[in-house]
Amino acid sequence: MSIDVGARLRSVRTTFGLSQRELARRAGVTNGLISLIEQNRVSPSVSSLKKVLDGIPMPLAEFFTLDLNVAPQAFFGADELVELGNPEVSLRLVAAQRNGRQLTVLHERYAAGAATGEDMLAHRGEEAGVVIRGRIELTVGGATRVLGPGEAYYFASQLPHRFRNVGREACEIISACTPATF
Amino acid sequence: MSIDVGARLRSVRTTFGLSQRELARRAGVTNGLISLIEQNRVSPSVSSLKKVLDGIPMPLAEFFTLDLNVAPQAFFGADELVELGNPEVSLRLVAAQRNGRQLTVLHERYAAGAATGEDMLAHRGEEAGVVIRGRIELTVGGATRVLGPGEAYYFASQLPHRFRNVGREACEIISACTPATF
DNA sequence: TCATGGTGTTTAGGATCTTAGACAAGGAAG
DNA sequence: CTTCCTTGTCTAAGATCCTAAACACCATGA
Repeated sequence: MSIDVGARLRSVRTTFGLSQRELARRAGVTNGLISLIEQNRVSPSVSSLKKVLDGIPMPLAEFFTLDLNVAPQAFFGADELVELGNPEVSLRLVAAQRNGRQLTVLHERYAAGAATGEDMLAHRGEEAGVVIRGRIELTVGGATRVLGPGEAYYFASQLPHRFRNVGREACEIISACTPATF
Repeated sequence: MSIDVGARLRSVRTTFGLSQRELARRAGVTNGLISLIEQNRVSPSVSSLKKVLDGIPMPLAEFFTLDLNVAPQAFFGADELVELGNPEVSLRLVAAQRNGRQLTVLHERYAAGAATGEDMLAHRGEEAGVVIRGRIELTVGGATRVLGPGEAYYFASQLPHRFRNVGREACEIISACTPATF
């Protein structure tokens, strides 16, 4: 069976929340090609595979390094969470490896006054979370609400959304999103 | 220009002292294909490239990880030499990375009575070295000689050769070979 | 000088990859 | 129910890869 490029590509693509057509557009190839590669109906040339991975983006070396059926790490110490964000909005990822994961959990922390940005976010997938400290203003679609400790949210990510800490203290949230687009 | 698979392959192949035909034979492809790939006249399919690398052998991930024009490490501490051999014949490599190196230097150590094997060795390339401790019996082609500290050797590796420590103490040699076949 | 055996390169043609476009299935909105 | 948009799949035709065989070159040796 020799390396199963197809499964690797499908895993990576879905992990990044891309459709075959969207990835094809970014990569400058056709969606049909991606379909064929993922079914192992063809063995792509290195140049094609590179074009496809550039659309992710992911280097060839990392692609071939991926271990698909790795025994997944089940427990993570506080210092094993990967820090992603900035001083204003800190995102600490639970399982940062770019494996075939569909679900990512984050420990988010918003400084007083911090927000996810000026514009609304919108992408594929779903998001949900629980506020554990402070107060956060969440706008989803046309609705806005301020959530406090113990309160929670869930929405489809294609709805325009935005988080903003309107309180005076930092706000912490434990959240999950799927697929792993962040 | 996008990754230059050709230069990588040529570098790896020559580093391992293989001709295009010999690698092709091991890989189950034609020598012409290897020539075309090395000239970047084609971008091989992943399956072909995998077959070729299996003939080295080298995994795909390592192949794409190779950094061709890496700023080379110039200095190596004693603990940075990679140990390769067995208790009888110890080989400590100076620059173990499988990069585009044509030359490899080793610190060899033969225990009393140890030898490179029952049979004579014969492969492409050249070898040379200097004995720094003990005494070693070296056979090259039809000639045999015992070398002591300060004495040295040089020969083409295609000549059948064999090292044997005929003394009572361990023998150490600093040697070089090119290409990096060992 | 000619033969032999090694190297890497080239080329025509068959095999495979890649594209463009059509197809079917599923949801969402009217 | 349509209509529209999304998804992934499939298929013929064109582009590219890959093979088999020949080629040119350089050694070594009779």
